[in-house]
Amino acid sequence: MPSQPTIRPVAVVGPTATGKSDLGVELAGRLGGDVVNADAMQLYRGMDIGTAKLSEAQRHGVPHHLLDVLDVTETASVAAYQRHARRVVEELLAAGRVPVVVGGSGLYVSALTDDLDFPGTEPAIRARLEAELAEVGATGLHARLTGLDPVAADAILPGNGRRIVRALEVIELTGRPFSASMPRPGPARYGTVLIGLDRDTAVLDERIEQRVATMFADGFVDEVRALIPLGLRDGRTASRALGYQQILAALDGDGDGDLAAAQAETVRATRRFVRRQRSWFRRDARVTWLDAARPDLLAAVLDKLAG
RNA sequence: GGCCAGGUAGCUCAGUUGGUAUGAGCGUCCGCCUGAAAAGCGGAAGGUCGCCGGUUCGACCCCGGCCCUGGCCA
Repeated sequence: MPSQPTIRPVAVVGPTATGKSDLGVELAGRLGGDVVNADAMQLYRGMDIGTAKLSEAQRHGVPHHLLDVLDVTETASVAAYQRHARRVVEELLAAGRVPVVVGGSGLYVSALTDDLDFPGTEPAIRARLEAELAEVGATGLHARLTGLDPVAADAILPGNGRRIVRALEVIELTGRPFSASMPRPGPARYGTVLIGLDRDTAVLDERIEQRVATMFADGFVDEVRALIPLGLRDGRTASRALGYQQILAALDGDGDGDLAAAQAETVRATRRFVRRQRSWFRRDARVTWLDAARPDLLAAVLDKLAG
């Protein structure tokens, strides 16, 4: 009697607008699996158009997890994502279904796949440090970090207030130094196979421009307007999402000129984001990169999974 | 055809009262990233200053001519 083959999760990663979501659905359909979202902004309820969330119809009956789990006022958190996503993946594996992780939030994928332990957080400490940051400035706080944890201070640039605050918070909370560097990636948790999807830069930039234009034509601005009464402006994370941020700023002023500018700025910001996503993912040697434009894409991925 | 304004980084423009362009924003390229990550932070490359000639020890800057762009007038 042949032994049951071990189920390995697949993670489809890479820059935005390459076609990860569609490939995820196809893969899940083929493999008998569910999609597990690894996109920080698709976590939010009501943020659909601007995050290019797949519609119910586009999901073709494939169950999707970790979509629409946060209110726009809630602050996203990698640690919370890690707990939730690992639980979902483990449940799927136990049920004999293939987890198909799809998303471009590098740190989130890493939290799922790598042995990252997030020390706790303490709102009071955090708030106090942030107040100090506002007062002394990043360089001032950095000097203090140098005294407490020279290794972390060396790895964190003096201008990066946010990371300095977190480092000080962790030190205060745990009494231990803060690991300021990502661990060298070992074998991916659960034996996850990492597939990177990318496209020629000129083509991708063009796709982004068109996709953003379509979003605006499809009511992106109305979506943002509808989210404002729900607290979008107060959402620490959600209000910073690509496009949402730009539209919120435009709605502060008045006139369509502002919205046209917001659209153009969204395109630029998204392209910048793509560069950052690449620089995150491309250093991960475990990723098998495939050109999303190749006609035999699905076959190529299945081939990789078989081998 | 005449008058005016302008031609400086890939784009939009500062600037130099003549002494090797402090250039800026955007764009481009590269890197970092442990409870906000569609966030946050850093680094680099790019210019024979429209062309030709003159004045000068020295011209992107002054003078002459030419070309191009925009506007006004014929």
